Amino acid sequence: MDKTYQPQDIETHWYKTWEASGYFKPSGKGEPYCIMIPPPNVTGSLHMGHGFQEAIMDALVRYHRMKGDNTLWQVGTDHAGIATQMVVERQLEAEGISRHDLGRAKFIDKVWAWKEQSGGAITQQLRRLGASPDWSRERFTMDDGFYTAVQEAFIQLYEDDLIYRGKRLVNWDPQLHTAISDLEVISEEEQGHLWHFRYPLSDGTGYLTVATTRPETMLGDTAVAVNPDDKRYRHLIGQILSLPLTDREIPIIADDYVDMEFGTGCVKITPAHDFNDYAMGQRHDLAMINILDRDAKLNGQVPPGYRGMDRFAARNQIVTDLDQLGLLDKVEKHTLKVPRGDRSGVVIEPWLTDQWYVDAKSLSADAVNAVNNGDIKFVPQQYENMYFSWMNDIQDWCISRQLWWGHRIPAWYDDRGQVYVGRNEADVRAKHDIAADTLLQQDEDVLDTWFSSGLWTFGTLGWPEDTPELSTFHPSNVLVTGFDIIFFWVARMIMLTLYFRKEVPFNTVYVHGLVRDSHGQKMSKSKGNVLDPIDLIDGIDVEALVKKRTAGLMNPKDAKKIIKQTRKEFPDGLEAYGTDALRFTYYSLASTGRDINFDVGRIEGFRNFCNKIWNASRYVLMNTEGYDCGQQNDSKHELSLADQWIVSRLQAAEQAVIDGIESFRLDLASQALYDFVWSDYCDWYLELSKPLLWDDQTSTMLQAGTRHTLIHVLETTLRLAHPLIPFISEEIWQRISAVIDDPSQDKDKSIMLEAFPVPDIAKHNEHATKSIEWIKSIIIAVRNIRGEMNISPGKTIPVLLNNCSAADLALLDENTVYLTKLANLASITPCLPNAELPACATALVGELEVLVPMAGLIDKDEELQRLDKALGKLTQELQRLSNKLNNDKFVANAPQEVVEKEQQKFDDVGLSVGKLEAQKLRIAAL
RNA sequence: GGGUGGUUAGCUCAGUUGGGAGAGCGACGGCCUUACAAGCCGUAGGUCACAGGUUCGACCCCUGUACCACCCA
Repeated sequence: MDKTYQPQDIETHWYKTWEASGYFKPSGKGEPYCIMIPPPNVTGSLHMGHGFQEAIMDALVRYHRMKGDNTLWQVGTDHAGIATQMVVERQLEAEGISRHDLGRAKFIDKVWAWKEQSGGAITQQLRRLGASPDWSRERFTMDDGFYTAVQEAFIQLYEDDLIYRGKRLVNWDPQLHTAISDLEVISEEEQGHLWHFRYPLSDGTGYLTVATTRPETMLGDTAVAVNPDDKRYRHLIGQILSLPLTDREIPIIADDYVDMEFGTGCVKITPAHDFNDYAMGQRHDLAMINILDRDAKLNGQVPPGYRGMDRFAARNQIVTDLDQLGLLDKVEKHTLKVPRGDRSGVVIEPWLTDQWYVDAKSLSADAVNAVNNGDIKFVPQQYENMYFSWMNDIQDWCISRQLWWGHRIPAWYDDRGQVYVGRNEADVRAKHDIAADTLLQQDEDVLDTWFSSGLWTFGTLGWPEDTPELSTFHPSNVLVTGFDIIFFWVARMIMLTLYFRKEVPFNTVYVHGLVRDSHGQKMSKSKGNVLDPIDLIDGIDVEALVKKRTAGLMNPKDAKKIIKQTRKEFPDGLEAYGTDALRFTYYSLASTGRDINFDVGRIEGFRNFCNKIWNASRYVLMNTEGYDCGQQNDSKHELSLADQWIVSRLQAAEQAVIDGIESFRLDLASQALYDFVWSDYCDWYLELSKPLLWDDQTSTMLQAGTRHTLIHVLETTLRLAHPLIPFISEEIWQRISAVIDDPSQDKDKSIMLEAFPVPDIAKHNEHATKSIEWIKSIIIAVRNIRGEMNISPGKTIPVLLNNCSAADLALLDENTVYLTKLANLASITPCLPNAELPACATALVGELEVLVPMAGLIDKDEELQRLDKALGKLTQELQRLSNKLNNDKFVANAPQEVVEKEQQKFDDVGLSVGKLEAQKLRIAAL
């Protein structure tokens, strides 16, 4: 074995082996366990959030697989309508072609060609993470089978009157020319203005001043609203205003939606171009005047001078014109939330169009109920509130998109505009008895990508066919996802699945936090703080990192800052930490919080952890290969105290890891593993094994027992660790199982197929635990004196033990070899009662005094200082305890056991103080 | 404006029936000791955001305030 752990040497090798051997497929035996991957965008590449999420799923899946469950991790990607279409359009653009030049069919061919060629990037990256989904079942939302499911779903919903076509306000992207979902609209604060305009009263008696952030929409105003409680305007309600620049008369209406404090307290109402105004327009039965076309230019509904003008040009023109009419009251600077399309970056317009909708209200009742009655649990539970609050105020869901790439809506129109829904044109004609000479035209639109991903849990298992997979693996067990898509995906999946399957899509939703940078900032291209999981695995030099972070910036001005910041934070780039270190870092951060701050310092620590395991294994192999390890049943061996202790500790570690995984607290699971490996196994057990193995006096029985324990505890620990750190655990496991196993057995195997450890309470050993704790305490006491008194670690020293109990003497007798080797002692001698003692430095282990003779080693004043420090701590503690015990109320009210415990502590500390004070006097008297 | 989460060591974070404040990294001192310098040994460092309340006892429960973050309007 190499002296240091080299992850790159082993990772791809083992991944290929696992995948080629079909180990990721369900075993077909045991309890079904299933996780559905939230399908990543086919255009995407792996970011830290994916990495985190996939690592969590993989740990759960590997754990259940090892537990013997019939485990399916269903994988796939989603066709990502807009994103994919844009990628291909951009490529065409480079050749000077638009998609309209090509036509729909040819364009879609191009998209498929792109998908075949580059669509798999993210799935390759998933493999680098060690993810173990069943690749043979990989699905794509545009595959034929999935298309059948999507079509079937649409048709059923339509036939049950849960899908309808209607004219509503949607988020319109004027550049991409499509409706987009709320999720794809990012509203961020931007600097703007608040314009105050005067709208004259028709009867010429004055005017009302309205405040608006969007002057250009005033041409579509159909009312002005005030709050009914607003004394300033109450008398004007019902009166008529002359809308400037037009010849329209509009009413003043009352609506308590209006915020009296905002602006002037008068709100212009444009029902066709604002979501709130739309709702108000419906309440008051106002006219809706659409003044924009698909490019967000003013249309024929506005006075001729403004027609064809871009919305922002129109804004300036209208402000100028109103100013000239003397109707501009004032302009204030104002910060407002501006909605922008996350793909195009342009300002989104609420726009009236014909779209297809899902009647979400009707579907939501069952979905709310499923969470209420516990069929679906959210972890952490508080996310249920988020879910309920959205569900209770649910809006109908616009599912049509004006794109070419996606599931085309299975609806046909005849020449009178009558709509027919069916599987295909022939089906529609047959069903509705439409004559062959009647022309039918299919709807041009495609479905929202979320509509298809809403069917993900059962669509991937073969629905609408009744497949064995569907009955075995559905409902799935856990959905692992970020809270940001609870509304857009989780909630819709629950609604659609309950509707079509009459069962929930999953029993548990494990909601994890979002990965941010080490200072809690969101990782974003424009901030230049993005880390690529693959770079953390493979390493990257600073030049390449800088180049990557500054490539393709939306705003090239950011580059300078990003370069400076990157060079400062990572002057040497990133080291190659390897997949296991990255995964372990993810787990250590997977607590219940909403923000996961990723600090590169931590991944380094966990890379070192991997190296620790690596080297511990080297030690184990060096001491077991070619020896009798007591591995055969007929071989005799005897377990030492240390052996019994580490086996006992192992049981506790197993339980802690299991508890952590089962409760979705992978931070606790990883911490338990880390502590056991480093603090118990490496720091103490391996050290305790050395005196026995290296001493010719040790019996062969004990040596065999030690070797047996060394290798079996390591082997079990590797199985315990495998779900978290699959590569290194496999690599080492292969090497040590060769030592453990009968060589005649089947070679073709993997730690993946081994059983997950099960703690055995019978192996919990109180006696061994107490004894080893005693040994550790004495060693630590001596080390403390060494450290504080600057006694070189290489120098052997004599130690005396004073005030030994019978138990201490027995432990000493049994464990002298451990003490002398680990504390590097020349001798360790119990003092006779009332014997004359030399001047010594003292440390206490309970009532036992650990003494290091000072002669030639320790300065008198330094020892006095050290004693003072120790006494300071103890006296403080003693004071605290005595205050407590002198409090009658405490003694009267606290449970007796607590009082007794405190009393016991008080006695112990008091004794220690007495001993140290006596010692201080003796030293001072020298 | 409504809601949710957070505030613990210099940094990143644990702390689950209220009863002795922890880890990793960083800092300081000492060590190349036959698995590991990606290591070993030791040390220092915290009014648990603030103010009240409940309690014999509060990082923990309740109320309020401040600040940060996110969601909704």
